[in-house]
Amino acid sequence: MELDHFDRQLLNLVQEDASLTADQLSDSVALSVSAIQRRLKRLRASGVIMRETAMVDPKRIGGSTFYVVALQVERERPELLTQLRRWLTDEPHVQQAFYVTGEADFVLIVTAPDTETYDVLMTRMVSENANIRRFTTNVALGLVKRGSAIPVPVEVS
Amino acid sequence: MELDHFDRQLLNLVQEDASLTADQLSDSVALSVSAIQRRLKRLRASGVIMRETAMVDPKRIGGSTFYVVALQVERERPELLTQLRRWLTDEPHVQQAFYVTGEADFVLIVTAPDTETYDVLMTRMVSENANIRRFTTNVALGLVKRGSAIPVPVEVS
DNA sequence: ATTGAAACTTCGCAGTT
DNA sequence: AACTGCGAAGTTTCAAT
Repeated sequence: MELDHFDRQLLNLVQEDASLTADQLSDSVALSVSAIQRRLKRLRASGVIMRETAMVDPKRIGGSTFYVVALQVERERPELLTQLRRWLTDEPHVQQAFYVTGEADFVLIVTAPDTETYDVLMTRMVSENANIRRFTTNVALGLVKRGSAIPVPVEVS
Repeated sequence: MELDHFDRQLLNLVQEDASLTADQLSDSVALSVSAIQRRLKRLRASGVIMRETAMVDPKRIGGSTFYVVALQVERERPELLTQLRRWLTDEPHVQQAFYVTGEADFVLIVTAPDTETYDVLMTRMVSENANIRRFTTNVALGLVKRGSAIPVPVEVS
């Protein structure tokens, strides 16, 4: 599926604010309202837009803290790796999980309301996944920026 | 502002899917459609829901890669720190930035379409911020999970 | 791209706790 | 007093021309 200039513009906009109406978007996108609606619908249906999510303020819901976790696993057993992946995916406190190069195998972004909850969670992770060798935790003292937008180049053409 | 049982339920739901209509939400939340609307509106206005964003598939927009960057800065100059914070916030390729404990001072999640773009970006970061001491990069070979939801405990009663 | 129909949201009012 | 639920009015979206 090809994305043209307009699609790219729309993607950049809705990544910042998905609640913009087609009418509002038409202020920035030189396209009729219905054309915008059709494109958005297509982008959603085709999976370019995977989903739309609300971002809540962690301070307002009982002060959730973020933890950056670097995880090392035993590489020898691929079937355990698949299991770990599923565990990470299924665990709501794991917000993001990247499989990375370098010393660590995975980097996780974890949220928990307090250190104790975090501790219990990590203990459970280790006990439920036999292939975890070690992990190191960095507590986020501050959130400088939080987003999920990927800049989409808008061709100059 | 106090969040009751219903608010918490709503928050968990819209963090997964912000496009759910009040009508659809009323299937899970034992509240009338208008009551749900009112609460969502209030949650947005009061800043508990900070914003709603579309998440796009990186593979579909020219294969964006994720990079996990651990950043060390000179701690001696607070005014440069403020500047760095702003730089990170303003740079679209920086998706997330955490100020953390541990060896690194910041952990960044960066996206770029290719290594070269990433390289140029990091070079620019260093040249435009005098207090960067060093940084290490972990390339994300795989995205196991990607989300921004924070689990909101729903009181038992 | 325009139009009309359907769906969703907003707002006012009355009734409850 | 604050919040629910209902219904009418106003927007937004959808589909067909």
